[in-house]
Parts: sequence; structure tokens; C-alpha cells
Amino acid sequence: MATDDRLGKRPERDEEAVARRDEEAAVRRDEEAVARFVERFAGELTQAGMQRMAARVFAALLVSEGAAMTAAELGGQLRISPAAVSGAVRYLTQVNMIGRERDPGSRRERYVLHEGMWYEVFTRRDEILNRWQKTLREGAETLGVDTAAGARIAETAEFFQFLHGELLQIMDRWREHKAATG
Amino acid sequence: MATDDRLGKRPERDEEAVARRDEEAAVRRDEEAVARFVERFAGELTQAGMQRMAARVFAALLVSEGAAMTAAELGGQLRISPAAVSGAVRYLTQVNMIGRERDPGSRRERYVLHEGMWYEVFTRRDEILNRWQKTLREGAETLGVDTAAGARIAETAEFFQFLHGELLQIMDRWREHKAATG
DNA sequence: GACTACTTTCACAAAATTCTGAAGTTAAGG
DNA sequence: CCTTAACTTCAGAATTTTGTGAAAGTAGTC
Repeated sequence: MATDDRLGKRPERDEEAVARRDEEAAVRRDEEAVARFVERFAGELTQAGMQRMAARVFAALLVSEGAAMTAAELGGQLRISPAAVSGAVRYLTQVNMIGRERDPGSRRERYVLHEGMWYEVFTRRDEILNRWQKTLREGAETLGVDTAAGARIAETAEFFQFLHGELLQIMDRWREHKAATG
Repeated sequence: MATDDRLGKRPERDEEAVARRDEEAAVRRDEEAVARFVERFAGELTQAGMQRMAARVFAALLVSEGAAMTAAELGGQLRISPAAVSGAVRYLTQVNMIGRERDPGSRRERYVLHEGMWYEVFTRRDEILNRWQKTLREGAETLGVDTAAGARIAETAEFFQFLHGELLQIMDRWREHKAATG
């Protein structure tokens, strides 16, 4: 009953076991508090510039016990249309934060949080910084390095280049850190 | 004539010298190429989530010879209303990227790029990461650290805490780097 | 202390974005 | 191959954001 409501449709045969586990987890979980957390964290990501629906889907996956959900589950839980789910997962797939799997012999897709997600996210950031750096170098050139503005822009470019190198190192260090403590 | 068009109004008496210097600089500058750079860089900042007008004003200041411009200059060059200038500089002031000065005995304000601008920007980023970290810790608690989801969220929180520490170090290193090479 | 140059605020029009229902597409299973 | 579950695309409604003109506010100057 509760499951039917949540998913809109009962899972089929061999997914019963999975459904039962999820249901048991749900009993222990304060679903209302979890939903609040999802919305809050998604809101913070949205404020930082992430698409709203993508942020909500991401947060929902983050709190899901298996780090994976189907489109129907996402739609049911977040109360959004299949179209909205589709758009969100397309974005998250593009930026390599999630992958899509399919239980063999099913037409349902499952969206799975990528393991190395943060690495992907920061690699992306890094590319952005690099693009800025390039644009700035060009700008410095058109202004002329002998002008105050040109020098200022060149320094900004250098700052981003510096960051670029540092970011890569940070990701390495995080992996070390995780290996050491986790 | 050209100056009149650009500023909408001729500068007064003791600013003549300044105007003449700017005009001379303008002769050397390929203003069209500079404008393209301004729009391009501003566009990139906008894509990354910065308000459009704030990004344009910032870019304009960046290419200005003195790292400073008046509202009239900004409005004239970017073709935007005084209201838009006001909104943009308010934002840039709030995030501590620019300051406002006033030539004594004038009612014109000059908006000046802050020296330690990037430090400010990254401090701000850092605060955002910290807010996320807090939210995530709370989330991990409501889910329970014994659950897979709880553990996953706790790890994410730890990642951001790690980044927090690293970011601060990076800014220090940048200052060193600048002192050493600049 | 009135005048006026400059800046800010505010209400609104325009533009962009976001989400939905519905139609279209794809592919699993008979 | 036909059926149908599941996903995607698309046109449009609703909301939000953005930038403007105009009015209001502020502070130098005479």
C-alpha cells in the first residue's frame, strides 16, 4: 500500500526482494526528515547555480539506500513529471555525475550515482577555469602587456592557471586522504 | 566629440588631464577588440552563474586602464541604464570585488576593482562549501551513519571539509607564488 | 538652504527559464 | 511483427529574472 503509493505501481516478480529491503529501510527512516534534507540540500545547490530539477534528483539519489533509483521512483518521490525527470537525468548524465543501468530483461532504467562523481565535478570546474584562462590570455594580448590593463588581465590569467594546477593536485590528495582514513 | 559621445557629458575642469590620458590610451587600443573581449569574458562568467550585468561591469573594469570607472562611463560603454549600473555595482560591492571612491569635491563615484579581489571571491566560495558541509552532516545524522546512504552523505561532507582546508592553503600559496614571481 | 548633479529605488514590460501534458520514439516480450 | 512499457521530445502555460524609465533620495556647490 505504502509502496504502491510511493512508486505508483508495484514492482514485478524478481524485484520483490529489493522492494522489501527498501520498505524495511523506509520503516527505519524518518521519511519526512529525509525529504526535508533533500529539498534543503537541493536548494543550496540550486542557489550555487545548478538546475533545480537536476539538484533535486541528485539529492534524492544521494539519500537513496542503493545510490540508485528508477525514473518512476524519482518522479513519485519528488512529485515531478517524467519529462522533468528526463531533463534532469540528461543533465546529470552529461556532466558525468550519474550513469544509467538497466536490470537485464527490463525496460526500466536505473540512474546510479557515479562513484568518482566529485572527481568529475571538479574536472569540469577545472575545464571552466581553463577556458577563462585562455580568454584572459587573449584579452591580455589585445590590450598589450605594456599597459596596466593588459598586465592586470595577464595576472588574472596566471591566477587561474595556478588554480588549475592546484585543483588537480587536490583531487589526488583527496584520493590519498580517502585511502588513508576511509 | 568622441569623448562626449562615450561619456554623454564632457568631464569638468581638473579631470581634463585624466580624460586626455584615457583618450590617448584609446587611440592605441583597438576598442572594438576590447569590447569583444569584455563581452566574451562576461559571457563566460555569466555561464558560470554570475549575474549578467555584474559580469559585464566587472569585465569592463578589468580592461579599464585604471581599474576604475564612473557610473556614467560604465553605462555609456556597456549601453545600459543607470539603474542597471547601480544594481551591478551593488552586487559587486556586496561580494567585495569592487570598492567605491569619490574624487574629493565631486559627486561622481568611481568604482574600483579591489586589489585582493580573488581572495574575496574564494573566501566566498569557501563559505558556500562550508554551508553545504553542515547541511550534509545533518543529513548524515538523520539517515543514520549505519545506513549506506548515511555513510555516503557523511563522506560527501568530509570531502567538502577537506576542500575547505585545501582552499585556504591554496590562497596562501598563491600569495607566495605572486610574491616570488610577480 | 536652494539648486542641481548624481545615485538609488520601484513598478512594470520584456525576455528567459522551468515544468507540464501530450504526442512521438524506442525496444522488450509475446 | 504487434503490443505496450518506458523514455524522450516538444509546444505552450506559468513563473522567475532582468533591465528600463521615472520618481525619489542624497549630497556637493553656490
